[in-house]
Amino acid sequence: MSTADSARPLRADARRNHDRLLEVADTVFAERGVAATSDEIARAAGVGIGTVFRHFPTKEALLTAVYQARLQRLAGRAAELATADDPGAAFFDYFRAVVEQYGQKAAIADALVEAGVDVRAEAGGFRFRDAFEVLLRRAQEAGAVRRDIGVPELIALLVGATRAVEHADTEPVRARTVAIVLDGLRASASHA
Amino acid sequence: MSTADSARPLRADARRNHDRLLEVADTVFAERGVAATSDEIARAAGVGIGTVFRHFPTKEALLTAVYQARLQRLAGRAAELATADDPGAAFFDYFRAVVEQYGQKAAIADALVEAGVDVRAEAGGFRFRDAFEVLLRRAQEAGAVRRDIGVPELIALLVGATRAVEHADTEPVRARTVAIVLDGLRASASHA
Amino acid sequence: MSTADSARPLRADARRNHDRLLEVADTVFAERGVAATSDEIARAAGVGIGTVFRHFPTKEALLTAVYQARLQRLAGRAAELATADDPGAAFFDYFRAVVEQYGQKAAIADALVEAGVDVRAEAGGFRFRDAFEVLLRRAQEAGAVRRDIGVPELIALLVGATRAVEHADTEPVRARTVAIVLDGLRASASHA
Amino acid sequence: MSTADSARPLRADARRNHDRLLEVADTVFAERGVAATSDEIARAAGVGIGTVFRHFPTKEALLTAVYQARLQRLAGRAAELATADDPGAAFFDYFRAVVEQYGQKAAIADALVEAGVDVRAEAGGFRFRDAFEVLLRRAQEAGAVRRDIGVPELIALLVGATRAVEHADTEPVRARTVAIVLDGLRASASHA
DNA sequence: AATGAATGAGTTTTCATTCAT
DNA sequence: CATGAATGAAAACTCATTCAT
Repeated sequence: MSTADSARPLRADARRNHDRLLEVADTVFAERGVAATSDEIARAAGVGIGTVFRHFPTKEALLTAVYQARLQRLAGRAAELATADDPGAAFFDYFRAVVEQYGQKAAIADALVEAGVDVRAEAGGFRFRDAFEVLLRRAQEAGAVRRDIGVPELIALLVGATRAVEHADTEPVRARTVAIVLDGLRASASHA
Repeated sequence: MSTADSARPLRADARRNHDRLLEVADTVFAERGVAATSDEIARAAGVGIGTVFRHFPTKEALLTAVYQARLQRLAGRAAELATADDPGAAFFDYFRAVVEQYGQKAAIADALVEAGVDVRAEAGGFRFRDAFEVLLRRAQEAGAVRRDIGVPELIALLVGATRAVEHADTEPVRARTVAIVLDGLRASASHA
Repeated sequence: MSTADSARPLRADARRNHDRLLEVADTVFAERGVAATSDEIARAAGVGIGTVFRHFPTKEALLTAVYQARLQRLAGRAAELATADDPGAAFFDYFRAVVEQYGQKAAIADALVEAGVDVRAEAGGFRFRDAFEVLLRRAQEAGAVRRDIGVPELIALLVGATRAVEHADTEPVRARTVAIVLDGLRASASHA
Repeated sequence: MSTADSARPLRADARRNHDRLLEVADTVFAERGVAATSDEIARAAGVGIGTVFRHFPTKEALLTAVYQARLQRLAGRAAELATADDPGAAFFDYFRAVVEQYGQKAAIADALVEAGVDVRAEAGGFRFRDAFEVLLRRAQEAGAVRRDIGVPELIALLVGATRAVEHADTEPVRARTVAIVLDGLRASASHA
């Protein structure tokens, strides 16, 4: 059930620390921005700073790990929806859910981009990408989503929508903003 | 004709440096991210570090100035399009132009948000917002853009689209991504 | 037996560094003035600059700590003399000893005053003040010191005498200067 | 009537600026401490920073000039009292007046000492020293002041008393503090 | 002569990373 | 393995001094 899939057999307490750090870092980065110091995270997790660096050799590694864990969680949810009865609804619900979950939080992806990490190439990402692709293809086949786009456009839009929602300050505005993007994704006469 | 309209009567050389710094900072922030150091900017502008701080007392001040200059340029362009013959085309062209101009560059707005500055309230912002509103209203009256949205949604989408485009790595993907957002904005049967 | 009595349970090496820094800073400030840089102190103590700031989060904090340590040492000496057989001699010896110890060194107190710290209110100061008061009261009761003064006047005179001695450049001048102040403090017909 | 006695024939406006700067600097140093920036002084004097440096080639030169002007003013007052009827009263009044005038202000002398300037050797100082010596000798001859001291002790005490008064926070304490020093200076049985 | 813009060395402070305990 | 102290390379910012206007 742990995030790591490296084949290293960790001591129970070490693995517990690893997972705990990931969780805490996710929260701290979300709440205080990616500029949060490693010390802050260590303190929040109740461990020494040395422990943080033992598990994640650089701050960037921690950031990447947090991001991958997020993607993995998203992938899990996508997998659940992959066999839904209404592929169109499944797709749109999923898009909306992702945006809602991350729309208010700090943009981890940005930090990684800034840091020069190509998020799209990250290992954990493939699973996410694959799961998302299934949803997309099924929705397209069902005629719910326009056929002229693929996963790359979708990812870009997801990131963009998340960003857009961050910049909207009232709930109705947020709702309408997402609605526009979703409408743009729907199949219509002009690009069925 | 210079960017700054603050009422400071500067010496010719000072104003030249001021404007030059703004330009250079815009480029450097765009190319190397907002984490670029003030030293870097000073060097790029060919002035001493002290000069940077004489003109912009903090780094945040410099960032804000750059951002406002951008907004002002955008507002200027919007004003030009305000009387175009085809309001719908004017609106969509403008949206696309803005995204294209900033789509590849670093997100200055993000940095300001992180730093706690409310970008939306910045002086320069109003002009931009007003100019943009004219374009929107005319396009809506011409039946080219859906009527259930206002400037807030538009700004959010603009930020989001800029972001999305940054995450798309090939030109066709970028084009399709923006097209989706624009399609979402069009007036259609469901939300005329 | 260390100078610090704050209740922080430090690691042995940390406490050693803390104490060492305090000692070194005392010397450096005394020798090169309070304008000595933190770097200088770090170098003199053989530690990295970061270590200085880990122990004393600002330069002012370091200055305050040094000053308090001095007061504490003075308070300790006063306590020793509090039960001396000859209260008058104890008082005058003490005054002289303090002036001699600090008369040639840089004025830490001044720096703090400049920096806006109210030295008189510092925790360490009370102990010093209390200890000094005992010496004074006993000397007054023994008829050795005039009765129309209290600790406030005494502190002021101590600071002043220290300062005066700094401005006297030969030993005989220094001795006579202090003697005058002490004579002024003695009980005499006019203000017994 | 101007402070400068260098034989340079200055243009009227230049001399005016010179004198004005001296006055303003005296006030600013007194009010904001010797750490006041040269810019601050220029602004307070209503001149450009360049003008400050034209008249006083370094900040230290300005500080020295301010200090000398002060000494000169003190010397002038001493000269006036040199022929007073009651030499004892003249001496004590003078001492008290000096302390009262400078007792609350920032310690210019300290700054100079810190900066490595030997205040006692300054040109302007001699006049002050001489004038003060006359007062002292006359008071000693009149039997009002103890005979075992000279000008060096007096200067030291003056500096010290000034300092002491700065550290006393209520008027009565200040008065008593000075009284003690003056009492120490009086002729008495033990050191007539 | 006066002005004030430019300079850049110097200072404080932060924080990712290392390493002794 | 965990800990947290030490490290030191940045980075932002200040200010005495110089020099073009």
